[in-house]
Amino acid sequence: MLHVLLHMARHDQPFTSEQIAKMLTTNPVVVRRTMVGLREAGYVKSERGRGGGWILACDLAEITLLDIRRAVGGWQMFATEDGESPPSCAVERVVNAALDDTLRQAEALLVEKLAAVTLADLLADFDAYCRAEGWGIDGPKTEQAT
Amino acid sequence: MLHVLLHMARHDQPFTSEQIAKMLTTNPVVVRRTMVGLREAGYVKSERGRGGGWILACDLAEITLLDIRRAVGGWQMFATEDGESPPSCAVERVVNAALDDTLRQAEALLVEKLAAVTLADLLADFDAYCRAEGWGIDGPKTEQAT
DNA sequence: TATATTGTAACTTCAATTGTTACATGATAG
DNA sequence: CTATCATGTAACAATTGAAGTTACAATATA
Repeated sequence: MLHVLLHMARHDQPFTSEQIAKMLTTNPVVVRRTMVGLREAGYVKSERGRGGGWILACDLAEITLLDIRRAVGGWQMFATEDGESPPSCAVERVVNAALDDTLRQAEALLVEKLAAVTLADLLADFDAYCRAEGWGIDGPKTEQAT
Repeated sequence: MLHVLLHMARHDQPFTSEQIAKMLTTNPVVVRRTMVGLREAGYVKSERGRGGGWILACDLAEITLLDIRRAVGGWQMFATEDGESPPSCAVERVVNAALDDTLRQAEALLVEKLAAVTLADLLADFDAYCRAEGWGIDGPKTEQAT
């Protein structure tokens, strides 16, 4: 999806779900399902009918990797059995407490790192990469941008 | 499995796969499958026949949470598409590079944290917990240790 | 020899994800 | 107004990976 958003930043016409599906080698319905999260978060907009499709709805500088992860779902990295009944075994309680503590720290770091990178940063990386290689968005000559 | 190993530390007879399965509310074959990794790493030994079962094969102070994670499998926390064909799209290459970097840092921290906790530490926690509550390994009075 | 145990292969089940089909809704061109 | 192209979404099928199950061989002990 990152992939798609960056392409959208360099494309002033809407992308249809079908075009996006081709980029990701999947199918249009799956694309639409995934994009719902991004739309609800206000990162993209969709237009129906002829000439419709998906366009960016905000500045890439305002979207971080963490935002994308949350919008797309599945951002809970470690299932620490939240909401389950407290274990009756004292050993289990001790083990859970120790693991929770460790995993929370790791998750906190990851969240921090993901929140520190905006899509605008990635786009800047991409531009630098292209300049260094003398490429356009479609690659040097024969390569396909997907 | 942590659960099981700590119980084993306080139990000088072998545990059968069936007993362990009951603790974990699963079944004996699944237990054996999982224990294979621990046995290959040298943390436990198994004995066949009457009176057989599983016993610890090393000092809990020499096993870290990281070791367990590796031995039990699935310690790769983030699938960064390793070993796949390099993406032909330049956007994708840039995105992958940025993500890899971020995820590697998070993984490194997690590894460090997991490697810092030995099972002996957990057992010590458990003992402290028991002393504080006046419990034996089976809980205060009526509770079942599983 | 009978019994209790691990070792392991083969199969089934289950849940989650992904893909597919079908059709309704809406926008625009002619 | 109608044909066409797009999203929106529900319902269903296919795929996948993990977990559970069954069956039986191998081994150790009473």
